[in-house]
Amino acid sequence: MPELPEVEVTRRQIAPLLVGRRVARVHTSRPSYFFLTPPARLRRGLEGRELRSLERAGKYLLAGIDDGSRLLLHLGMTGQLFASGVASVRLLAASRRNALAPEAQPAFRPDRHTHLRIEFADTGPAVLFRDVRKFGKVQLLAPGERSVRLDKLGTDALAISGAALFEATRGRSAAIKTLLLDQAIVAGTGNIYADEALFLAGVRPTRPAGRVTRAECERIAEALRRVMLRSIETGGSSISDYVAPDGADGAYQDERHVYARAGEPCLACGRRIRRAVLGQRSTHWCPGCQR
DNA sequence: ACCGCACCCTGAGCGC
DNA sequence: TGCGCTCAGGGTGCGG
Repeated sequence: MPELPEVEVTRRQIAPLLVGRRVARVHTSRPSYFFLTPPARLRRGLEGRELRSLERAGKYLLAGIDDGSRLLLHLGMTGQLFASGVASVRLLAASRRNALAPEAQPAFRPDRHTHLRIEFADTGPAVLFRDVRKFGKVQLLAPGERSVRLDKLGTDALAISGAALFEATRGRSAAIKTLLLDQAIVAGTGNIYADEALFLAGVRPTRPAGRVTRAECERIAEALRRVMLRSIETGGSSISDYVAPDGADGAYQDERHVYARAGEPCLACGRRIRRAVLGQRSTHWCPGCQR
């Protein structure tokens, strides 16, 4: 679900709810591969500690803790990180949503998909992590402990240069889109923004990466930065699950050119947007605008 | 090293 | 109503 823009919007909103606050109690769901650190150890490591910072690396969030340890979070496909007391229909199952009056926004109550709840020593709101599919991750890194996941990340998508992208794609036969999704090359890119950036750059996602020119790599790098900065401005994309920590929807889905628009006319040339599956991921492009 | 694919999990929405 | 199918902003790990 969340790509760089959604993770960055989440970071900006959730940081004031974490930084400078002391953890009183941590509640978790049952052990599962969602917890890279077992829940019991996670609770012991967090309770009584003060959170000092919150940074983003690719699609990861990393909270600094006063004893030098760090809390690593990943939202996976359906992860939602938000403050207790917020209201959003996106936090409810569709069956419950549909039973509500259109404008009803009941305050969230922890459910079976709420895997982490952090309560603080002050009277302010708790922070909750909900994740239906459990592709998200929580890990407590001991002081000085390295994370193989973070170590593997390539250049952040907001900072990638055309030259670096050109270099990384030489000799590669895989589709250019597949390489944009490789977090070791461009950290933070996901399915929506890869498709959108390739549309803006005029490059077909299926093109073998090694045959993308230097000028096109420049355009792709610029387009990635542009779509992601614009999405951050609009609060991210809320297509099915994504909700900001304050319960608000993003609006970038209204500015999509190709993603999830298969069969609809291209906004630039009118040709029908095409869809194919590439590396198990749904891929969208305009046959007129992208070569 | 690289590439494509199976898999992890839960739910929504569709056709029948 | 229910069944079976496909699809979904994620990443890892395997065999070829």
